[in-house]
Amino acid sequence: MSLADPDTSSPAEVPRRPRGRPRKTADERDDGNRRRELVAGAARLFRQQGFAATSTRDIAAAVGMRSGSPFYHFESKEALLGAVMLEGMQGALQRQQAALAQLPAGAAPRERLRALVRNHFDVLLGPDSDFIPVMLYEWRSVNAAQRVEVNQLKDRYEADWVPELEALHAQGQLGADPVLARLMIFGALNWSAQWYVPPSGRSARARSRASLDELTESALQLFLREPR
Amino acid sequence: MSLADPDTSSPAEVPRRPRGRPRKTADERDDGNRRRELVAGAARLFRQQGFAATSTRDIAAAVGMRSGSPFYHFESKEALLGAVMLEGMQGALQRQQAALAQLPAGAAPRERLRALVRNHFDVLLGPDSDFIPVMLYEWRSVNAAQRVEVNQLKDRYEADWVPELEALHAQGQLGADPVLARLMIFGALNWSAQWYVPPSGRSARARSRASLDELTESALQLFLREPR
DNA sequence: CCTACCGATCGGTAGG
DNA sequence: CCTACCGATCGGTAGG
Repeated sequence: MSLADPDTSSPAEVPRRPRGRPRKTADERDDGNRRRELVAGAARLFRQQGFAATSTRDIAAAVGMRSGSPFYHFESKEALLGAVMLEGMQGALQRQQAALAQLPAGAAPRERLRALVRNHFDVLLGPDSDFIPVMLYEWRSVNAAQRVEVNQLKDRYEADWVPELEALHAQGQLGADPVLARLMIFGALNWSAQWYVPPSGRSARARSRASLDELTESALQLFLREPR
Repeated sequence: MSLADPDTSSPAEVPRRPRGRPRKTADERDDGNRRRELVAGAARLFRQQGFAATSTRDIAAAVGMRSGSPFYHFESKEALLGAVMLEGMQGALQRQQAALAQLPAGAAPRERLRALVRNHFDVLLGPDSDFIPVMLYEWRSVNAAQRVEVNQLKDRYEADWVPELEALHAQGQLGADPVLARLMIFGALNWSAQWYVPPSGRSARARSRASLDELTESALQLFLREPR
């Protein structure tokens, strides 16, 4: 997973004991910031234009680099796409687990599902929400190795939904088989990336949040029946 | 909408009265077949690889043409994409209206919605089902003029769903606001193009049909509550 | 990270 | 519909 070693010290010779302040390694340098900027810029452009229609020159320009420079940070355009998806899923999973951890101990399955849906809307439509839509809509362009890696995170993300859906089904609040229900519910939510436009006007942030809350309530009303 | 005139008769001169059997015009010749092959081949490749990742050479090769020949039938790659979407929506709308016309006169909203959902699964997942997924997932690549044209058909397609959803909402069978419900239901159904794999084995056709029936039932169970 | 560059591919066209 | 072709763009690299 690590990048090719960008250490600029003298070429292979008899190894000398380094003197003075040690050179920073790739992880210590602020290269990470430029790398992050590249991933974020790529995510935005991949979402707007699609992976194949976005050139590495576009991405370089978006972060103020020259055309060849992204290849100092990533070995290929495909690797950049993989990084967008991987970082996107890492963030989404972290936020989901934080949202679940914040719930009271004995929260009912319906409340837990509400938290999962609300977080998913935030992941799809909130601030910095380019990563997951890119993952959803550019899946065919990512190579097999990265697909496996991202899939592991996706499996963990979806696994958190299963017990809640099963409990709701057992309680009669969910009318369909939980496996198919999960697929269709994710479809309904994921599709919102295609049509949702955040409300404009002053205090856009507050309104937008309110509106994702409203979306969440509507989704629950659609999918769930009254408790028996 | 018609193509540039491919008539191969003598160049502009004093018009002579044609003798013998009249030359066929573009609409009469079987050029339409080649055009149709191009659109179908483009639909398949656009779905598999995406619009931007598919070259016009790929499409030409898929129908046994040389690289320049698609441009005899379509003035640009974009126009080919537009044709895929337009023909896809025309077919989907026709099939939907046929499905509705086949229902008994006094069919309940629930039965009418079932027919709409079943037809939509067929449009998305049945035979010759590349066109609509391309429309759904390559929308950003089509130009403004064709977007308007396709949107008119899409509006008519979706308009058929509205009275049924409103009636079901009024009856308490649909728990959410019909406008948002329509968006989410279409999302749930459209997403199936991403995960559905038709059942294999002998008599694949019969099994596949049965399975789309099952999907339809599950969708209705998920979205609708018991009638009051 | 920039400069300068390469080979490959692409959409599209002229002329028949 | 094919042949032969063009200019533009693209992903990627060597060398510093």
